[in-house]
Amino acid sequence: MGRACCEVVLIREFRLNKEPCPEGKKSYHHGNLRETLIESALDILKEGTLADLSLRALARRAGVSQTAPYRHFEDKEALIAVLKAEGLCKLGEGMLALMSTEEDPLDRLFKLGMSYVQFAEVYPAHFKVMFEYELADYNKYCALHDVSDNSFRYLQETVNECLALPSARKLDPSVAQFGIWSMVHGLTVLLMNQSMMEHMREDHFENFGDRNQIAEQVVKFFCNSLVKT
Amino acid sequence: MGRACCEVVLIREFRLNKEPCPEGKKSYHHGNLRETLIESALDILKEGTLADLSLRALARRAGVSQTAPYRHFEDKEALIAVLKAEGLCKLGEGMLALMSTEEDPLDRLFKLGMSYVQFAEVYPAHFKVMFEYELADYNKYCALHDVSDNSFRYLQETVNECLALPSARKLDPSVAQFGIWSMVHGLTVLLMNQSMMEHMREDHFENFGDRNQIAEQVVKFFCNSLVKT
DNA sequence: CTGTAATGTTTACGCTGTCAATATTAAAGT
DNA sequence: ACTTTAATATTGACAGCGTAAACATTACAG
Repeated sequence: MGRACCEVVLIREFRLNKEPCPEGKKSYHHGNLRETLIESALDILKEGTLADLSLRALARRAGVSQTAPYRHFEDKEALIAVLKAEGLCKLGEGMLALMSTEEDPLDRLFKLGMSYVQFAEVYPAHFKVMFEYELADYNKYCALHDVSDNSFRYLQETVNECLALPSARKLDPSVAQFGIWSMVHGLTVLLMNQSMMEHMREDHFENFGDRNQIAEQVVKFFCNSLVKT
Repeated sequence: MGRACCEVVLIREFRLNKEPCPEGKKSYHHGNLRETLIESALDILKEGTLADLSLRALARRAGVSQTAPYRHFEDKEALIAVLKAEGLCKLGEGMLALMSTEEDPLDRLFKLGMSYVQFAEVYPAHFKVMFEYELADYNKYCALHDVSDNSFRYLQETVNECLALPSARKLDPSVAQFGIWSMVHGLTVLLMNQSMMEHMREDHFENFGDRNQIAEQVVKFFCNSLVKT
């Protein structure tokens, strides 16, 4: 069935006017508003929450009128969709890079899982927008599905390779794929929840190391559970 | 260090005036506004998103002025905190009920995991508010931590019992606890993401059964990975 | 050099959270 | 029973938000 689908432009095209007008001589046109807005949005999200992100605030930062952003994004969600897409791309690229480095599928699966966790640490703004902002009309941006498919497919392929190993357990591939994905996703979400992690460290896991250490152990454990020890 | 801490009143006290004023004779006082607001909030969230939830909308539903809610909640977040607390309580209660039913810790762990997934299905409104709404000042409602501790502790205890089994693998308890928790949480979050699940079912998991079936298999798989087969 | 498309501004509307001042009522004290 | 007080609700206001319509400025293509 043909879903209504509008392309999400991902490529950041930096336009002319790269050097700011000298001596505060403001030109009527900003010159690079679209990318400036995106960058500001990421800046805000880096330390703030989704509630802090408003088009008007972005416009203010860019020194531009409050409706100027509408020349570049149909509405707020369109901006969000671009951020989501950019994040999904980065995640996918990171995973793709790993696909060719590691021969052993188990090692590769481990690295793929860890790249998910690390993505959230390196791009916290993208991460927040990807998993905390629910788009009202997802079908409007179904390009997002295509991009997110990539990441999942790498994980899927690698799980399948693991299950093809002589030492593999007898497992329904779908269950293993979805299970590993769930684990990695849940792990990342929990690790990124700062207030909860602080509390956990105090009351339950006093001997916990840093995020990366925990993540490594958890991911390794679950990856290994695909095969007989 | 003494954190500023304000109690979250969880108990829903239904006041007088239970029967609505007959014949549209509106009394100045609503009679049970606090609970009505909470109930409306849950109603809205059941089918809508967090963006659809506004104090003014709740007031409108209750047939009351827009500032009336402020007699019962300090601000919007205070209402949200109550919903969160209520959800955490229900989750904890469900888990507690399971703690005494199952002798075998592995079976119990499975049931605990499933109860997490099922909680999200039975109380989708609570679930949304619990895991999609980030409180600005978490420390203001640190009663929430206490409630959420309960659920985690049941899981923690049961994992420990599993690891004490003769058939148990040699595992760092913290890693196993956090890992199982991550898996269950991630699984639930993914399963509840409707648009994503639809897409998954089309493109990757054509042969997937219903949510519960998937969940059962995934949870069982990971629980069993705590012990040698 | 001129016309058109791209980009930005002004103004305005209805929605939101929340404050201050005021009104009504239920409950408690005499 | 009457008065005081605390609980509860109202009106009106303010600033911030997303966004639509009408208009202004500029870049670029012919």
